[in-house]
Parts: sequence; structure tokens; C-alpha cells
Amino acid sequence: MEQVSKNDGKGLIKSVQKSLKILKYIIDANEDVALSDIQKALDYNVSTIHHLLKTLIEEGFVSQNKTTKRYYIGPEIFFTWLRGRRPENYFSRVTPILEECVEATGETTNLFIRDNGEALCITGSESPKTLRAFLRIGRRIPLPCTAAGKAFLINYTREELKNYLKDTTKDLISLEEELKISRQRGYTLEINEYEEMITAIGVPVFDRNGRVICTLSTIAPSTRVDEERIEFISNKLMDASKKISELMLGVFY
Amino acid sequence: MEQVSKNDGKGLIKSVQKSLKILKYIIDANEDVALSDIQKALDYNVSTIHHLLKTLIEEGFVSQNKTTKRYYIGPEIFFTWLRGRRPENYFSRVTPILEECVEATGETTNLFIRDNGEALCITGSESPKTLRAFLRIGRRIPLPCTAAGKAFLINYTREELKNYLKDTTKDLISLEEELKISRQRGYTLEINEYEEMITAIGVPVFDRNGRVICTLSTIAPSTRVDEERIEFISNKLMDASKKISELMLGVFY
DNA sequence: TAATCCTTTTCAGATTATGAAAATGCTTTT
DNA sequence: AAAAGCATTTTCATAATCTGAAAAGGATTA
Repeated sequence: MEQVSKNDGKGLIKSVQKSLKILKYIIDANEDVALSDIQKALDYNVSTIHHLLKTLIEEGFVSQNKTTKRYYIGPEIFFTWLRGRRPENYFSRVTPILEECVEATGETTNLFIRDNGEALCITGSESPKTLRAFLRIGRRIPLPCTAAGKAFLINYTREELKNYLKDTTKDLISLEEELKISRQRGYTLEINEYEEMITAIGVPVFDRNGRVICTLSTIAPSTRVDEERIEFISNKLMDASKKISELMLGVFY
Repeated sequence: MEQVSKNDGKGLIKSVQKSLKILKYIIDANEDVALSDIQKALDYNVSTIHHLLKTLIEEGFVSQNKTTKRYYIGPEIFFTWLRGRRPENYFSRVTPILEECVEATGETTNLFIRDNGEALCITGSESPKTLRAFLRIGRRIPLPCTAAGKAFLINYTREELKNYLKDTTKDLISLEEELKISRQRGYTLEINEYEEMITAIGVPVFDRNGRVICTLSTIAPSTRVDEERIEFISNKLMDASKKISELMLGVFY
């Protein structure tokens, strides 16, 4: 009678499932995790967790800090992004989504990850127009005064924001207010703020936990964007963000 | 009496260990793998493999192509490289090694992954000198006529080389001969070959299976490098390569 | 239509993972 | 300095789970 979800446990290996949930927990954590953290989060027996962790360590998927005893992501997945042998590798999957965006809006669009308290541009696609904002992969930009950077902060609390305001002229209250508006409409704005004559629209990309894992931004000469255009571009960006999220949720092929 | 290696199986969860070996096999494969491939490689019972794969799929670490039935890397680790929240994230670990290299040699040094039959520059560090080769992260360069590119081909057979010679003037025999020499001395060379007045030295970075997962190259104005200098730079590059390999083997903390 | 090959499912039995509890190690408190 | 507190690690008997042979299912070829 009761219609269960497609896989209600039949044929699945419990110990493996547990180990993978532990692995996910460690991957998603912002810092090294203690065994007791895992115990609290997943409610498995500490002994079970310990055995599973030992196995994960043995195979290189998890590492342990010898002094703090805490666990963190192991080398085996740490450098997965470097393994670029396959034709359908990581960059190849994401970049076409940005290219689509550029085709629709005509403006340069980039993808940023967070690295050392800055936003780092790791891929993108350039506007075909003669007058255009340049794509600069590898460039680092600050978080609190750029569209892509602000998108990383979109869900931040006042406490967290304080850390990123040391080197800027921005004050806490105005940024907080701005992020609140951004949160509501779904995108961040940067109008002649970080660079003169440049307007940028930023959008966060969320993982399955609703946390920002990377951001997208479209940059254009300010003369080419009015309110209507911002609306149009932000919609395209949000579409792209959804597509990247979907990729991460496993909607391949 | 017999001194066994630190972990001869005690306390390790066998099913988890098997599942992780399967996962590694899939991560390392050049193409989608069949269940029978895994069976041949690891010699587990097909039923066991199937159950483990089902669990890996359920948790998102492996995906399956519905039409070919073949297995490939799942979303859960697919986008691990995008998760840049942690302070010690992926780029932050590698880039300092390149910076060290630049400090020693004074020349621009970059890291490349393979992407779509080209070498893609994903990070690097720039020479501090006034006359310098520019770092261009995001730039794509061909495999058979650049130092970084040739480093990817260093262990290639004649058959594999043929695929990469379609668009170039290079002939098979001379490239094969050049790679043979490169293999022996440990680095590749590109002297005024892809760009005029530019000399580059390339070095592969190996994974635990001895396969090239990324390459490093130092580029400099040709006027600044003689044989002795090439020797010096290549040594520094090989040191950096070893360090990155070690990172991947889990020698953290 | 039969044969071949590969994937998927079944199920009973045997191995293996589990969890309570104890031990160990480290830090804080008295 | 001793003891309490807290977290990780180990132990071990037993219950639960994984394993693997075999069969079924599905797709392609002869």
C-alpha cells in the first residue's frame, strides 16, 4: 500500500552507505571534524564510525591530523579536480553553460570560487563585442565590493561580514542592507564600484545544503546596462546557476 | 616473526574497502567502465560489485549511463574541486609550490591540466622581472609543440601520438624521438617552437599509478636561458613536481 | 530463433560488521 | 599532584549483514 521511494534500502550495503555519509559530512564541513561531531550529526555508534574512518583513511579518502585527532578530506578526492584525462572533465562540463549565457546576453561571464578570502576566477566565456569587459581567468577580486564576491556573502550574518570589511571603506550596515536586498531579488550588483565604468551582476551557485560553492558574474560596460537589461541578465545568470547546481545533483546524461 | 605492514586488515571494514577500491578504479579510468571491467581488475564477485555500485550510486559517488550501463564518476566527487570554502582549499595547496619555484628561478611557472586534447593552464606564479613571459591562467595550448603539452605525452606510444599530430607540422618520428630523450632526462623542451623568442621547460606530475595528471612548465625569454640554466630550472621543476605528487599521496600536516 | 554476452536479482548460509563496554590518552579541575 | 572529565581507540561476542552461486533478465548477433 505504502509507496516507498525508489530505493528503500533493498540491496544496499549498509556499512558502505554509512561510510559514504561520513565522507560527505567531511567533504562538506568547513573545518576539520571530530569523531564526536560525526556521532552527533549521523547518530552512528562511535565504534562503527571509528572503524569506518580507519578504512576511509587506509584507502586515502580521509586524512587525520595526528595532533588534533580530527579528520579532513583525504588526498584521494582532494586532487580529483587535477585528473583531467577524461574527455568529459570538470571544466568541460561547466564552461558550456557560461558560453550559453554569453550567447544570450552578449556580455562576458565568469565563474569564481572562494580562495583565501578572495574570489578567484577559474573559468568563463568572453563577450564577442568590440567594446567588452575582459575575461581574466586567474584574477582575484575582493569579496565585499564586487558582484561575484558579494554573491559569496549573500547568506552571511553580521558576525561573518566583519571579517571581510577590514581592508575596505564599506561599512557594515550598508553592506548588510545591500545583501538583504540581494538575497530577496536573487542577485548582487556592482555599479562602478570596484572598477570605473563597469557594471557587474552576480549570482551564487548553491550545493545540496543550500551553501554557496561558487558564484557567477556577468560584467559589462556600464553604458550598456539599464534596469531592464540587469533584469534580463540576472535571469540568464540564475538559469546558469541552476544548471550548474543540477550538474552537481547528478542530472547527467 | 613476520613483520607485517602497519595495517594487515585488522579493524578495517571489508565491504567499505572494496567499495572504495571500486571508486578509485572508476576515478582513475580514462573512460566509462563496465561492471565486467571492474570484475577483471579487482576480482570480486559480480554480485558483490553490483551491490556496492548500487550503494555508491545511491550516495552520488558514482553515476551510470542508462544506455550503455557503464559506470562513471558521480556528482559527489565530480565537483569537489568547486568547494572552495575551506581555508586549505585545492588551489591554495598547489600554488605556493609554484611560487617557490619562481623565487628560485626568477621565471614564470604554470600548472596545466589536460582538457579536450589541449593543455589548460589553471594556476601559476609570475616572474618578478621586467622582461618576462606572461602568466595567462585559462589559456589553452596544443599538446605536441609546447613544453607543458609534451610533458603530457611523455609516456605515450606511437599509436597514441598519432591522434595529436593532425593539426601540426610535426612528424611522428621526430616527436617520438624527442619524447624518448625527454623521458630519459625527465623534462621536455620548447625552444622558439610555439612562440618566438620564448623557451619553455616542462615536467610531468605523476599520480600513484605513474600516470601524468598535470604538468608544470617554466617559460622565459630565450635570451635568458642557456644549457646550464635549463639544467637548473628543470631540477627545480622536478622538485616541485615531486612535492605536488606527495601532496596527492597524502603527506599533509 | 537460438546463442552469446553482460547486467541484475535472488536467497540461504557464513562471514563480518556492530555496539556496549572497557581501555587509553589528553586536558581541565579540584 | 591527583582526580575528574572528555574524546578517541580497542575489544569481543553475537546478531545482522554481506557474500557468492546460480538463475533471470536484457540486449545484440548469428
